[in-house]
Amino acid sequence: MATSTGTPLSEQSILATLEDSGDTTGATAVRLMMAAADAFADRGFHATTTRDIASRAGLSPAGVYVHFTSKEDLLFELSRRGHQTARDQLVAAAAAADSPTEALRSLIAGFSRWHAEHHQLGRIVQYEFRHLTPQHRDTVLALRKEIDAVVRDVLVRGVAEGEFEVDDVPATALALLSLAVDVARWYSPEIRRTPADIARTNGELAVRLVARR
Amino acid sequence: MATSTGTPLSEQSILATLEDSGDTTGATAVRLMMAAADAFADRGFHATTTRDIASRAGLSPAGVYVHFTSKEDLLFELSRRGHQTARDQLVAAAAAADSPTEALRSLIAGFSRWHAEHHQLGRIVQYEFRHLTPQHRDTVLALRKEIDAVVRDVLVRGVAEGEFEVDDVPATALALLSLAVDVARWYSPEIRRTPADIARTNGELAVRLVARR
DNA sequence: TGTCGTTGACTAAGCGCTTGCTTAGTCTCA
DNA sequence: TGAGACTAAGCAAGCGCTTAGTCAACGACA
Repeated sequence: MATSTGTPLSEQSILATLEDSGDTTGATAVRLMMAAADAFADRGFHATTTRDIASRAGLSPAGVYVHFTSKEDLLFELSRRGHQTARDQLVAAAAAADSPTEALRSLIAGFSRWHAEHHQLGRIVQYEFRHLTPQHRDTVLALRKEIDAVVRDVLVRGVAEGEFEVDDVPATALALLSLAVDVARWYSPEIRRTPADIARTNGELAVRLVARR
Repeated sequence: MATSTGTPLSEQSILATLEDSGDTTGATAVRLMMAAADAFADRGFHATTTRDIASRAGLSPAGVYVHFTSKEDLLFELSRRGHQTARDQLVAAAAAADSPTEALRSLIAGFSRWHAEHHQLGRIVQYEFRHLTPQHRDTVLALRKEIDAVVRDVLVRGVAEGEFEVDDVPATALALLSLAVDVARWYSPEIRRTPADIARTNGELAVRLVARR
């Protein structure tokens, strides 16, 4: 995760996320997505101008439209790829654990860590959602439901195997996701706690929230 | 809380919040704030036009500037009053309880309920914060620190009196606030759970998170 | 090998429209 | 008579996006 080049960590991780989305995407398109992610996270979708995105990517204003059909199309690509990598990571964490308790700990730790390391993308994904077109919203909503289902599944398994004590599974799943998602709202690279710290404490808190006593 | 008039509940509660902020504010200014709250919550600060706010309040575009110096000034008034009523409610809840456990339960339940009932104002307060001027941001940040302090105090008292078991007080306070604040993100009046349901389950989860076992 | 024709990435210029806010003036009521 | 609430009209600036055209890269073919 450390880097010996001059590239900032935030760019590194966004780059990795955007490149490893299972799409073949040109280098300029990736540069545009990184520029847009920076700008959207910083100022919000509507406060960001296409001229700003273009100049951050070293292009003229019209250059954006060679690679994306609209500003909203850029937002959608960021949202889709962000959700996909977050989901993939959750599924992998759930599959690797050998007990519901360990699965939940690893799930919430990983999701919290993702929202710290990718807090820019996380904010875009959560707060700019409403600016997507209805069709694009539907696509993203489907990905969100998959994420929800992973957490619920672990809770149901934990209850069945006697490890968890849960009154209301959907409500508890939502609370657990709140814990992790909200990290993107308050995290900043300047704070005392590292993404790894946050992952550890949130994973522990998650287990406390449902463990039989 | 129930109403026999045609006024929707959301307007009622926003109205009450905006009117009871300890300021003397004219009826037209309150109408403008309600219109702005609706619009900002719905589309975001930058996607909302002053013409939209004015027409929702039944005024011409220029009518806004009789009562507020700018669009940002309207956002600031909403943020300030929103934070103030949220803080006042927290302080009252903490003072009324007679044990740290009950204080925490009532704190998180009340804060969760507030973020459900005032989810519009809650979203504005959380997601439009960055669009405030630096000075206005400072004013609001001071209010946030007060809110943080109330939660930390209860945790410290609970640990001292042997009721709570907490590794990291600031981190746990943040997690507890995440639980409540994030309600504004996902709550909608159409969902199954009522604000009272959410308050009850979140209060219970909060206690679980810190209770000695 | 040389030179076409094509394609894709990109830019300079700018169009039509909307934005936040101002100005000059009207109306109401104490 | 004068102060405050409000409007009609509009200004300067900035917006998303398009148009028309440049330029380098490249395969096809005489």
